[in-house]
Amino acid sequence: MNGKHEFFTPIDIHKLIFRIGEVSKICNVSARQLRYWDQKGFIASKRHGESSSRVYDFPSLLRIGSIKGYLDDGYTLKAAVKMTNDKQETIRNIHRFLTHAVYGVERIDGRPMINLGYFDQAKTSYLYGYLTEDEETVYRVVPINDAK
DNA sequence: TTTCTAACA
DNA sequence: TGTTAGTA
Repeated sequence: MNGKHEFFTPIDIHKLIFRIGEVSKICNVSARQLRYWDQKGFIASKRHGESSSRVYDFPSLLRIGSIKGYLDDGYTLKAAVKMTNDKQETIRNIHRFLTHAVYGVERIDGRPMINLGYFDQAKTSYLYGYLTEDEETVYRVVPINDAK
C-alpha cells in the first residue's frame, strides 16, 4: 500500500453528468428555468452528442443549487447569480489556501489535530489547529522535538 | 420517455 | 416563468 489513495480517489468527477430532468428534480428548478438561465449564460451546460440534449456536470449542479437558494431567499435572478459568483470565488480562494496550508492530521493528546505547518521561520515548532465539541477553533504550537 | 425549440398565455 | 405543440 503506497497511500496514494488516502485523500483522493481515482474517481473522475467530470464523468458525473446529469440531464436536465434530473437536475430539475435534484435542485427544485424547472427545466424551463434551466434552459432560460442557460440561454442567458448564467450557467454552463454541454450538449450530449447528436441528441443535442443538455448535460450538466457536478460543479454546475452545485452552482444551480446555489442560485436556487438565493432565489428562495428573495433575491432577483441577476442578484442570485452575482452572489453565487462571489461565493464561488471565495470558496476557490479558501480551497487554494487550504490545499497548501494543511499538511495532514495527527493525533496529539488523544485528539485529531490538523498540522498547519511551521509556526516560526526557524522551523522549531509546528502550528496545529482543531475544533472543540462546541465547534470552537483552537490553535496550539508544538515544538518539533518534544511530544508527538 | 425525455428533451428540444418556438411561441403564446 | 408556465405550458403546449410537434420533433428527434
